[in-house]
Amino acid sequence: MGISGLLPALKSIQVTRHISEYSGKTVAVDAYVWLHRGVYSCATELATGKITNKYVDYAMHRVRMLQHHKITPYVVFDGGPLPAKKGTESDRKSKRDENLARGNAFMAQGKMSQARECFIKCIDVSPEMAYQFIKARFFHALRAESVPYVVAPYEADAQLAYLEQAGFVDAILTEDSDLLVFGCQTVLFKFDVVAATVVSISRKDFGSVAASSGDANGISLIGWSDVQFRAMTILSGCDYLPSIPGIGLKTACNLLKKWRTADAVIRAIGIEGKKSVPVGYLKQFKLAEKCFLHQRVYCPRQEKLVYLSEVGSDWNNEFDAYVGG
DNA sequence: TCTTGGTCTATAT
DNA sequence: TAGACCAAGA
Repeated sequence: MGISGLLPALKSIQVTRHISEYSGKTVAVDAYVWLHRGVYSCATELATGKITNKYVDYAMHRVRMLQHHKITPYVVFDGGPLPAKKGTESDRKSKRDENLARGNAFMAQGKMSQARECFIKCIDVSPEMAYQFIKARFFHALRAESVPYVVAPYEADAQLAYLEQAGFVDAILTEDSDLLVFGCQTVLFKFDVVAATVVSISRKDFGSVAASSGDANGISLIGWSDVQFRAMTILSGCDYLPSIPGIGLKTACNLLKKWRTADAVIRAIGIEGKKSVPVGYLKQFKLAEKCFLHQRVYCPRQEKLVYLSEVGSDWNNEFDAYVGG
């Protein structure tokens, strides 16, 4: 899901670049989108248990594309769901099962195109499939071409952020605006294989994001710290915490300008009384912050799990239970 | 003016 | 599925 409206709000610092501009660099790749798009090409085969490797071809085509331009890809896969998000997994599973059953019913009637529609909906890139994906084909293909890869203990986002922060890679290729919240410096969106371009957003440009009259989606980030930027995105609603109803990106931005800190903003909304602050919202907010800052990731150098950023003295077991053990 | 929820569309065969 | 885009309502 990412942060709704964040990319349009950062329009003024988006730069379309030819990927050859990253020649000589190492780029971390979020495998999720490639997997998702790849399975479209063979949804029927996958759902009915046929063996296929078309989705590997799809991803490897992109890997080779990067290599062709002398870019070293570092492929990152999702691991298990973060404890913070567990709730949504089971109802997704039941929806998948439902679509699988409907697809099979259509197929029994010979209605292949309608069956395919259902199969597309039931295909999800589950950790099992990602695992199968690596093991069956992609793994060998990457190994054969000495392409580094890593499976995140939890979310790929945090792992991607760690790889950049720790100096393993120079940039991150993804479709998820959350990477900016995780503190990444150079994030590349909208990889276009035909034009061989990406849309780059650099953190160093945040300071020049100013609300201009011509841009209805604009926000101003002049003089903002990472703490404030992160607070704005969490307040506007993120994967870990829905927003207080009625608070979007703009309102969060304006309130933070006025009150400086998230604590003060949440207090002010409560005192004003026009919007109802859910019980425990401040606490949930703090936990969401922890997920963005200290989620568990794998360090390829130390070969063990580490925190995305080191935790402070206020850390406790409850936080650990939230960001992964 | 901003949020929210709806619809549309690309994905690739 | 998820982002882009649009219209309605607060």
